[in-house]
Amino acid sequence: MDYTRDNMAGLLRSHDINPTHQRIEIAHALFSRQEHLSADQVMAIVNTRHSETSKATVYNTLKLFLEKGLVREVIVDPSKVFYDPNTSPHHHLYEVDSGKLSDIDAGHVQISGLPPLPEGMVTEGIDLIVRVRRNG
Amino acid sequence: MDYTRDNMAGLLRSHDINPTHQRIEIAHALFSRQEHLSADQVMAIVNTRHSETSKATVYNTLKLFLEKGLVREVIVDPSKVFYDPNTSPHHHLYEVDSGKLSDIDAGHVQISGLPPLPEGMVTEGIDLIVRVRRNG
DNA sequence: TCCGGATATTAGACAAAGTCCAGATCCGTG
DNA sequence: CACGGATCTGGACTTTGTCTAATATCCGGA
Repeated sequence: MDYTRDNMAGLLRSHDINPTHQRIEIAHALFSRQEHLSADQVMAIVNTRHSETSKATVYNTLKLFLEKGLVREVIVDPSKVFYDPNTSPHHHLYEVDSGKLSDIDAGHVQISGLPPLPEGMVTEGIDLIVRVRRNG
Repeated sequence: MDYTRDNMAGLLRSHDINPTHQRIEIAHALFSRQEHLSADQVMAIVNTRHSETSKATVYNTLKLFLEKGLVREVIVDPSKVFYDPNTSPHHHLYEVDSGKLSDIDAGHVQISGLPPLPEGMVTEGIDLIVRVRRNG
């Protein structure tokens, strides 16, 4: 399937999100690129051509997508949050110098030996981040 | 060993850091508590009694400690960075609602099946963060 | 079609974390 | 004591993100 705006509308509906203009544009920005984008970058992309979308809307929409499970939040850079359109289980590779962030398929990664959780707690997610640096 | 200010001076010297007043206070704040603290919290602790230490110095000093390998940076909360006086290999448990951050000993945790790194890259560290939520 | 309420969007003020800089201060050495 | 390098400082500034009150849009029913 490709990431036409029409398909975006369907994707949003299937996640119980009312597909508005702005939401479709934002979803399209994320999904057509299949990349990790910050709110900043999303805003820049969405506003390149013409259709002005406000900062508040970008932030609101990304938060909404997150709640509805459409995207994932990736916290690796101390100064900004990235949004990840890939919600299948996977981990991240972060290049410290360049800030480049890429996926590591969870397929063959095994994590074992974690201690039991504290009473009354449930896991919300496990983030594995491999920080790498150019060998200088 | 306990975390007297005198011992802090030694610790700093052994990490090639000139032990000044402010640096000793900041190190003491972190090590005597053995807790994860944000820059904010460090500043608050250091300035409770009297000795005014400026924001710039707190930030500079924490960055210096980080470079010299005295502390570790923990990036879990999108709004602030935590500094961790425990530099032995370990992971983190993050309670999403409360913001509480605790250590998971790396002792029995095994991570296997990671793909090879891209050419010319070296691992700087692997961060494993277990995000938990109160079972409501 | 027109109306009204619910849902979305907006601009801009605001907040918090962190950076930056130019001047002041400290401290060891000659 | 004077000098110079290292350190510290206040405060302005930047960036990311939040909040709010006003406006715009959508949609179902009369």
